[in-house]
Amino acid sequence: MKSEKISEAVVRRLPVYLRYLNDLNKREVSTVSSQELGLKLDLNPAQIRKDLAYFGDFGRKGIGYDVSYLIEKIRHILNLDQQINAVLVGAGNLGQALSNYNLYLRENIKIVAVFDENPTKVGSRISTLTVQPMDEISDTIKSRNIRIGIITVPDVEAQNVADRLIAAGIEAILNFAPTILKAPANIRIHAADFTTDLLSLAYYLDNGKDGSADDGAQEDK
Amino acid sequence: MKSEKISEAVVRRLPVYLRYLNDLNKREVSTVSSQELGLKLDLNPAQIRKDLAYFGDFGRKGIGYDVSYLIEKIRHILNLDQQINAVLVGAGNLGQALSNYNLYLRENIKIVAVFDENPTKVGSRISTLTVQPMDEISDTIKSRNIRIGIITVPDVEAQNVADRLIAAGIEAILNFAPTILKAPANIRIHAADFTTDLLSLAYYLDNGKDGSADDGAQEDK
DNA sequence: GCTTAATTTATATAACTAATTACAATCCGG
DNA sequence: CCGGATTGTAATTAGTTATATAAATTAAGC
Repeated sequence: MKSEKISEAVVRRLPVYLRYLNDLNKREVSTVSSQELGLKLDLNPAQIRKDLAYFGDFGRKGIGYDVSYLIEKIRHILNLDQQINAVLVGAGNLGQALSNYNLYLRENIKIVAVFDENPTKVGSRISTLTVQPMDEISDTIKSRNIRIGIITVPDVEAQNVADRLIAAGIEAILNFAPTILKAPANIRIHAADFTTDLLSLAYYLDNGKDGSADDGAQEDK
Repeated sequence: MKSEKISEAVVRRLPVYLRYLNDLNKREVSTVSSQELGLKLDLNPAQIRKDLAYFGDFGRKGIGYDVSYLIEKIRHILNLDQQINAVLVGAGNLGQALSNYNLYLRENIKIVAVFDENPTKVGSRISTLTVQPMDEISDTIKSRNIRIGIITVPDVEAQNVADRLIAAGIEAILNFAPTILKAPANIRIHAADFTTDLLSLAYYLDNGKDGSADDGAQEDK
């Protein structure tokens, strides 16, 4: 085990490993090699080994990794061996979609409260939760030990919501609004804006405007 | 202007620039410096200059960048000076949320068709579109010149849907399902799975275990 | 029981990619 | 035509991924 600083790139891959490992576990596969992981996850096996080696020697030479043991270790690294409570702000379409995903989440992150500014939405039910008014946000975050905020409000309100979440003591934010949030350095913010993804995708459409004009090779699987 | 290969990191920032520039434009600001952009977007000004310089000399020394001109240029780089048609597969909660966002999208990417496997959903309306059955997918993609596919189906169906989109001639896919899609190298795939974002966020929660003062002691024999 | 071959991890090193710093070149207003 | 502002880019630093290899493990042959 080393004590270097762990890069973001590594941390972003851990949930991907975890997801596939859970899959293997459900299929009662007990051991897996970095090579197989690499094949399934489109990653270089050496990179996977190196990622895991940052946190300890989890594998056995000649054998590979024990699936259950590795799941346990990654869950621990990601703080998922305890329940992490999250709050969702913005009960629009996207907010509803995320709340419903809640139920499918095998991992220990739970959306335990939903807030919306709109009085007509307050009191309505989303999945198993009741939409609360914004002025309860601080009390709820404190009393229910909520550590992650998920923002699904329109962009103009996002910063204001973030400020309130931070003031109430939230530690991290997942921001779906197309806005760069300002926050103190100790607050972790991840942008999850899909319009950015979608627009950058358009860059890669081939308009015959460069050398790679027409490579028709197209086949199923 | 150079002709180096443009890195993904650069391409992902272009939509971010574009978004803020559109904002400035609406507020009738005509000129902006890399420093101001950097401040607002939390990026190093030199990085912004370098990003833009890959594509041409868009700025003027001593002055900055002309907002309208830069918008036009970035839109051209991202292929957004033409309408790009997209298709959405999976009319669940998330699919509905994205379809509705459609209307807010200032840029030229439009979701022009929605598909779902479930017969009870086929025929229903989502935003301005009518949900179509899966067996029409290939014809629709071809006849309506659809170039981008958005996948919002459950993970077990995602690869199958991707295969059908690719067979129908789609060029790029935005995948919301928590699965690594396999596809030929000429198909561009972006993962937009927010469970990965959410789980990696948990890593950064502080459990007072900083310094990683963790077990890990391994015995020798 | 011993040896050899086939795997597979862990890690050192190298190669590559990306971000930051530093600064000369340029531009405009006065 | 001087001074402050700002770009474009070279040089540097930082970060990430890939390659190469030694060490460990099992299994098979004899």
